[in-house]
Amino acid sequence: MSKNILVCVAWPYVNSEPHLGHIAGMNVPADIFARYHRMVGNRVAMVSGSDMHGTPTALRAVDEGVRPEDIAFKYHEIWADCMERMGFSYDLYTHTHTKIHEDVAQDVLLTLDKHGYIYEDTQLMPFSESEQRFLSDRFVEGICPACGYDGARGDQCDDCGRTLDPTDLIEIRSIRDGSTPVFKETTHLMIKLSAFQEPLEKWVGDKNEWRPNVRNQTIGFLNEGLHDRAMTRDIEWGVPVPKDRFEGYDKKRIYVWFEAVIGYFSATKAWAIDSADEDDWQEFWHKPDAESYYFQGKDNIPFHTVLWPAMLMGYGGLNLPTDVVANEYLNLDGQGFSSSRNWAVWLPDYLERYEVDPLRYYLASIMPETSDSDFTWEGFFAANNNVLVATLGNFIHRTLTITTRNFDGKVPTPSDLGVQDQEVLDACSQTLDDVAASIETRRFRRALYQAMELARVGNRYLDAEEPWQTVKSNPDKAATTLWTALNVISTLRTAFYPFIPFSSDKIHNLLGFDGETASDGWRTRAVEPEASLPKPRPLFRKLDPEIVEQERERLLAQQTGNP
RNA sequence: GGCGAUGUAGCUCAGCAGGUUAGAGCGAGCGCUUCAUAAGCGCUAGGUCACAAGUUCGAGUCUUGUCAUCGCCA
Repeated sequence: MSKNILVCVAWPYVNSEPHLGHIAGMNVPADIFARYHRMVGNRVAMVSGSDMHGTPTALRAVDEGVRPEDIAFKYHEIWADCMERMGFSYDLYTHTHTKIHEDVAQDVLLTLDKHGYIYEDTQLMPFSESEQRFLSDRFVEGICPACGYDGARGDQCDDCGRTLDPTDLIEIRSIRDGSTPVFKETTHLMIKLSAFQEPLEKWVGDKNEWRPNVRNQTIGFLNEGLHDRAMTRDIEWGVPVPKDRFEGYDKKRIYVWFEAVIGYFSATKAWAIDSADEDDWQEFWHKPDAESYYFQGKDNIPFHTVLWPAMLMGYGGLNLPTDVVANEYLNLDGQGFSSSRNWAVWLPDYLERYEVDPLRYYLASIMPETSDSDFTWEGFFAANNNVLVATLGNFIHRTLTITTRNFDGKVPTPSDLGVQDQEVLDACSQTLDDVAASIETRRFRRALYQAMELARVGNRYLDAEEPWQTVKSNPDKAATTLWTALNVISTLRTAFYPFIPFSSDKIHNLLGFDGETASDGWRTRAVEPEASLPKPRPLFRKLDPEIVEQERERLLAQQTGNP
């Protein structure tokens, strides 16, 4: 029976190009998950896009003296392009500066208000007299009261890591013109999160399949007690507060923490409008048995396990997350990725010089599922040459080469299967079952390993059966062996499709299949005796060992500031 | 400061309802093979399972404490 599965990927804020740290824990697993489910025959809507209104974007615009939208659109285009080139199979990759997102976000706010979850409150905020505007947390800096660091921001001190309030800062000043702000009262809309304490506790209570850190962190967050939270702020870049209902909010906007998550919902609606049936989004948001999965970084857990569910509960009638799949971080050569220090492998740069699938493979193999992991060029090189080429590519290539040379470029006709042949075919179906179970339970590294294990089984099988010998002494046996091995290749094509789809499509062609990998379903498509096979070509290219040193030097050269 | 996750062979990770000599892949050494992008297959070496105390006939596996790394919160 076909299920409806919503695949939600975190919305990156667009103040830089994407780098490998951005995609390793979110886009990569989400795409594996989505491709698998489509192949099984489930209906999938995979959505995300750029968070255009994030503070870092506004800050970068200040730095460069341009409008926030200039920055946002510039980097959105780059992100969207990279997502496509990486083969991330979004049904819609949009952004939050659209009419429909604004409409949906305002509708969510108005509906929460109608249901009694919104009220006004005043707070003291720094106000710039020179600019006649309030300055939000990140637009002020000063001396940290805890460590004395001069340059602490209004929300946090970068030096000691302490979370701050603008009122804590000593010698507070505007980062825009250095002037000293005064503190003035400002009115904001608050959301009554406290009202959702019990419903959330109840809801989280039986989420035993969530990863331990997601579940425990959520419970811990709830145990501290939910506090009402401001969901507007004094800034002019963002989604406006509905004028008809709230007065005096011309210079305020809906806070991004509240608005960006609504993107999951608005993007599904936008996707439905562009498709055949504009009400199709309801299949994913209203149907009680529809499932939704949110792929996140570990810094985002409470937003998706507490705040967003609270908003959904308050709105009413919408499905809550089935699971929030939060990954840890990817580091680069032992240090965290850093845009500001330019310590990063940037995706556009990578794509200019290397192919997609080796990266998808390597990132999946080191996916930070349980702890932070480390991208190294050495590891990338080894994964490509020692595993993709040597184990997977080689198995396929050696099988196809012996076959086409000895059987007139056609799939040989098997005779009776022996025990070994049958064992290998059994391993094929077992592999598909195992990989499926691992992906469904969101254990992607394990799934990838299980798929690769079948290539090892194939290599051992060939070594044991020696078809290059039996083809001379016992052609029928060789035919049976090779027919079996070709079916292993067909299985590999399927099992690897969620991870390295471009390569699976190549395998599909190498087997002379018509149609497409994706539409063949999650099964071993049997090879047809006597069907003709194209001339074999290696699936993956070996990399030159020198790239390890070259890339290392490249990284050091591009780096700014000290590590 | 509080909370959470993580800490197992050179590297990436399994293992944990507590139970024989702690496993896999990659890397290393040795051997076999030659169909294959000098790829494959087999064997071997390598670990006081972060540290300390405790529970138990028996603990990577449970308890407590300590340390380290990352994240969240104050």
